[in-house]
Formats: sequence, C-alpha cells, structure tokens
Amino acid sequence: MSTAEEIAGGEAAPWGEVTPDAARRLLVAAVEAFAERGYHATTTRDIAGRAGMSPAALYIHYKTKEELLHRISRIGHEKAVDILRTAARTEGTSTERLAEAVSSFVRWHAGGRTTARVVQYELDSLGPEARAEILALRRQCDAEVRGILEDGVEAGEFDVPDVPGTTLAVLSLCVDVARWFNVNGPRTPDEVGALYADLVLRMVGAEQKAADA
Amino acid sequence: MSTAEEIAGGEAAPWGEVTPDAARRLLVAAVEAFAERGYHATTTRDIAGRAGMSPAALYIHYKTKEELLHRISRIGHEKAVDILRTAARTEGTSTERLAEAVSSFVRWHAGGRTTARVVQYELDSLGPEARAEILALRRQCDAEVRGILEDGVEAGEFDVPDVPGTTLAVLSLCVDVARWFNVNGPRTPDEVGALYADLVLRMVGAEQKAADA
DNA sequence: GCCGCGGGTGAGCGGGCGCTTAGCCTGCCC
DNA sequence: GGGCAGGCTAAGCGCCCGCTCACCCGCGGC
Repeated sequence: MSTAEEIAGGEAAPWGEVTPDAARRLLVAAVEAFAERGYHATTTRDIAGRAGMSPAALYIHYKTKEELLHRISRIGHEKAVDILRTAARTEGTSTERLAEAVSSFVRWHAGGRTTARVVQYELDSLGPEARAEILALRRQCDAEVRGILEDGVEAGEFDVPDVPGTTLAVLSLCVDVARWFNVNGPRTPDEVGALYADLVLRMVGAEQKAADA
Repeated sequence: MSTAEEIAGGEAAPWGEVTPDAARRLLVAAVEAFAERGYHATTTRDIAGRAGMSPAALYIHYKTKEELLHRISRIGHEKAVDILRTAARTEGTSTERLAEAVSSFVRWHAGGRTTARVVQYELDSLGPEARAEILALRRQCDAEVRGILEDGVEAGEFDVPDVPGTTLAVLSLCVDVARWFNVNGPRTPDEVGALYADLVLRMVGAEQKAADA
C-alpha cells in the first residue's frame, strides 16, 4: 500500500514482491493467459512461451500449474483487502469513507482488469484448501464494507434497511466491473470509480455534496 | 413468456423447446457440467455420462462441443431479453416497470443460477461468429433497460445524470447474482429480487411507495 | 583452474482429450 | 417377415496436455 501506481489502479506494479525475476515473469505471463482464456484453457506451454522460456522452466519455480493460480489469487486478494481496509480507516465521515472505498476498489478492478479477472473468476479452479484460504480473505473484504455501512447507519448518515444484503450488492457491483470493463471503451477507470461511488451513495441514502473532485 | 415457472425463475423448465428427448437430456447435462466446472474443464465424456449415454451419442445430436454451448447460450439470452422486454412493456409507471424488470431478472439469475452462469460467464469460449450473435442479444438487454431509464427521466420520475452508465450498473448488478447466489444460502430468489429492486430504485432517485408486495 | 550448484533446456512419458468409424439393435412400412 | 432408417455403442485415432528426467551452462569460492 505504499507505491502510487497501485492505488491508481495500474496494471503494472504489484508483482514486485515476487522473486526471483524469472518467477515473476512466469507469474505475470500466467496472469495474462488466465485472464484471456481462463485457467483450464491455458497450457503450461503457453505460460512458459509468453515468459520467453521453455515449458520445463515453469516447474523450477512452481510445483504445479495450480500453485501459480493460488499465488496469483492470494496476492490479488490481499491487495483487495488492503484497498478496502485503507479506505475504511481513513478519516472522514462514513459517506466519505464509503465513496473512497467504492471508487478505489472500482479503479483497481477496471485498471487492473487482467489481474482482477483472474482473482475474481478463477477461484473455483483451486483445490479445496487453497480455496478455503482465499474465501477467508474474501470475508475480510465483506467485513470492511459492512463496517462502513454499520458506522454510517449508526451515525445517521445512511438509511439501509438490510446491511448484509446491501454489502453484498456493493461488493458485487464493484467486482463485476472486471467482467465488462474494456480498456478501449469510452470510460476511464477513474470515471467508472466516480460514477459507481455516486450510485452507491444513492443506494445507501447518503446526502451527497456537489461534485467536488 | 407464457408458463409460470419461467418468470418464477425455476431451474426446471425452459428447455422444453429442445427436441428430441435425447438431445434435450444432453443439453441439460451440459448446462449442469458447464456451470459446475466451466466449459473448458468439462469433457464430452462427462456430458454424455450425466445424460446416461455413451460419449459418441453426443455427436449424433450436436456437431461439436462448442455447438452445445452455442445453443445453450442463445436460448438463455433469448430468455433474458424476453424477461426484460416483458417487464419494459407492462403497464404502469417507469418506477414500476424498472422494479419489475430488476426483480424478475434477478429472480431468473438466482433461481436459474446454473443456466445463468453458463450464459453469462462462458461467452468467450465461443468462436467469433457465435459470440457476435450472442453479443447482439446482449445489446438488446441493454436497450430495454436503457429505455426504461430514459422514459423515467423524461417523465420526471428518475434523477439519473448518466443514463448509459447507470444502465450498465443495473445490468451488472443483476448479472453478478449468478456468480454469488447460493441455493443453500439465507436468501430466496424472491427476496434478492425485492432487495435489488429497492436498491436500484434508490440508485435512480425514484420515489418508492411503502412495501406493498 | 576446477568444482559445485542453481537456473535453464530438449526430449519425451503416460494419459485423457475431442471426435470418428464400423457395426448393432429396434421399430415401422410393405 | 424382410428391408431399412435412425438412435446408439465399443473401440480407437491422432493430438496435446501436465509434468519429469537427464543433461548443460555460467559463475563464485578456494
């Protein structure tokens, strides 16, 4: 949560933590391939080829193809939790925190669509124990958003009859951006983030100031 | 648009139009398998096995595995368009028509989750020309919802600064139900439909009557 | 200068894939 | 009751998958 480009939703950055260099190149290649064609339709030969290596090189750094998906999924979900947690813990009204959470989460799903797609849609290609680990991270995402909504209701800022259901809807709206967002489409990640923050504030009955940002 | 169970969102019905019987059994088996494991992870042997037939039987009724997906996808999308069109053309205020569209569309995605999942998420396993055909149906869905929003804005019922963007968000919200809805979870399709209709009316700034249904 | 060792390769194994083919069984027309 | 068309199966073709193994290469330590 330190570099600027992550919060800006850049496709580029967040694999800096993966070492050595060859392992990172393989992982980035896998993200692209999984996002384009899906986990099961991607071959280990394809991944290795995109990374400029022979098929066997993959198995020096990863035990199986599934381990690659697991690593991608965990790092991605940690990033997601981080984005929401950061937004939830900034100072300001519940309204401001919710707007920040939605707009930054949407920016991540739109700008890092390749990664987000793998993270959100290839989850059940994982084995049971890996999936369980990821689902725990997902529950943390839910808890962060629900926390903001509860705060806002308590403070009288929001009017939300069904907090768990609305939490689900807010997250669902953000996550689905990764499905339809098109880099060559008419909207930038920032614009979608702003639009969605506005729509979500309407959903929870928050008072909105005039467009300030 | 004629039988009750479709609008009720039943998992059961809508393949009645597929004949002969063996072809329908294969298609239903394929829907289940594709929904559970994805198109690429599903084998023709698995589909045939679920239908109680030998692997070769599939090729009497369908030319390829992809043709099965294409048929499922087209029938499913036609149903989706039908649901939205029916809601858009009922009598009543734009508010009522939007609520009906959202709640019935959500009921279909929740109750027919198996079908909806295949229809919404396996689209890009199709070849280019099949995908193009399906995308045309998808644009019809978009047009139906956008039409309701435009009517509501014109009638002064809605306050929507960005009609295309809001259309996208409304459809996205409904479609994503197929991803997270759990038949054994705490909510029925009807409940999710009602919740989402309420949330969407808030999003468009519509006046809502007290809970009537 | 030689050795070892971590990162890399080419070739290939066992197996399961989508799909085909040759032939069988059943019911219907005459 | 013979012929035959269509629904179905057993067997299997050719291919490519995930993954492995035997070997190679460049570089730091002594």
